[in-house]
Amino acid sequence: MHSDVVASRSADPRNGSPQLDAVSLAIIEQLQEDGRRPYAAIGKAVGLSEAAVRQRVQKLLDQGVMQIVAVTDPLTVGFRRQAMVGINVEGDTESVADALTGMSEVEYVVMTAGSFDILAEIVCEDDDHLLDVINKRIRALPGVRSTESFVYLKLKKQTYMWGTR
Amino acid sequence: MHSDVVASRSADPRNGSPQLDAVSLAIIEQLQEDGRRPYAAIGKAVGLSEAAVRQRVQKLLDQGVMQIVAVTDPLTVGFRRQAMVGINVEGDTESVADALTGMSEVEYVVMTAGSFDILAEIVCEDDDHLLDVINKRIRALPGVRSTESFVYLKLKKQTYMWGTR
DNA sequence: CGCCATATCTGCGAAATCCGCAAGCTTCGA
DNA sequence: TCGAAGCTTGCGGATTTCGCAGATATGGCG
Repeated sequence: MHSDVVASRSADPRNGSPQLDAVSLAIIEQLQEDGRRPYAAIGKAVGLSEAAVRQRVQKLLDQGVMQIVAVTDPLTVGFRRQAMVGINVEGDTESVADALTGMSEVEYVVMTAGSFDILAEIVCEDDDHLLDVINKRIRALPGVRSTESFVYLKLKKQTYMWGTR
Repeated sequence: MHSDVVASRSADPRNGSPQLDAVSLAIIEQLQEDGRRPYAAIGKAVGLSEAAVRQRVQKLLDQGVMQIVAVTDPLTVGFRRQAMVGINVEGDTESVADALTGMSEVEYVVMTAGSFDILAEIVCEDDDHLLDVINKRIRALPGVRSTESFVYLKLKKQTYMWGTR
C-alpha cells in the first residue's frame, strides 16, 4: 500500500554501509525532525507498525548508523572556544586522522580533497587551551606538515534535516 | 538546591543568550548521552523532580538553546556529496552568512577569524548539484569575493559530548 | 515593610507510551 | 522444500509522559 519509492542507492560497496531501504530513511527523517517522537507516530508516518519501528530504530542505533542526541551551540551555551583546523599531511593521512579522533577536544574529523587533507573541529575551555591543543598536540603529530586555524566567531546555522526538503 | 556556580558567561550581549545555570547544563549533558533518556532518570541524575526536568527541557527546546535530533553521517547513509566551503567576503559578512543560512543545501554556517570569513558545510545530491550550488548560487551572492571547496572523502569522527569528559 | 506578579518546583492521578513476547504470515534464498 | 529474516497483530504490565493544583521563592514597587 505504499513504498514504491526509489529505495536502494548504495553507491558505496565497501565501507560496510548497511544498506538502508526507503523505510529506514523515512524513519531517520522523522527522528531528525524530533528525536523524541513516539514509535507509533513514526509508524503511522512511514507505514509500519509500532513494533516494527521499534525494532528498526534499535537496530539503527546498535549499528551506529544514527544516534539520537541533544545538540547545542557551545558558544551560545556560554563557554568554550571553538575552531576549525585545516591540516596538511605528508605520508599516511588516515593515521593522522585517527590520532585526532582520539583527542577529546576534537569533535569532528573529516578527510577532504582540496588544499587541506583533513578538517578538524575542536572545542576548548579557553584561548590557552585552544593554543595548547593546536600547537602542542596537533602540530606534534607525526606526518603533520602544516595547519591553519579558523576561530569561530559566531555560529549562524546548524541543522540535521538532510533528506527532508 | 542553589547555584553559586559560575553560570552566566554571556560574552554576547545581544543574541539574548538565555543564561544557563549548572542544572540546565547537567540536563543537556544527560541528553547528549541519550536524547531519549526519560525525564525521571534525568531528574534523579541532576537532583530535580520529573516535572521540573520536563519544564526545563521544554523551555530549552522552545528557546532554541538545544534540539533533540537523530544525527547520521550522510556519506555512510549512502547518498549525497558533502563539502566544506571557505568564503571570503568584501563588505557585510553577516548578510552573506544570512543568505547562506537560507539555502536548504547548507547545513552549517559559521563566521570565523582567519583566512576565511565564513565556513559553510553543504550537502548535495550529486556532483552536478554540488557544482551548481557552489558556482551558481554561492559565488553569485553579492559581496562574495572568493571561495575554496573541500569535498568530503570520509567522515572520521562526529560527537556531541562537550561538557562530558 | 507588605503585597502582588512571575517563575520554579513538587506531588499527584490519568492517559499515553514503551517494552517484551508469542503466534501467524510472507518473502527470499540455500 | 526447508529455514532464516522480517513484518504484523495482539496483549498485558511497567514505565513515562502530561496536565494541573498547591507550595515556595524571588523581585519589583508603593
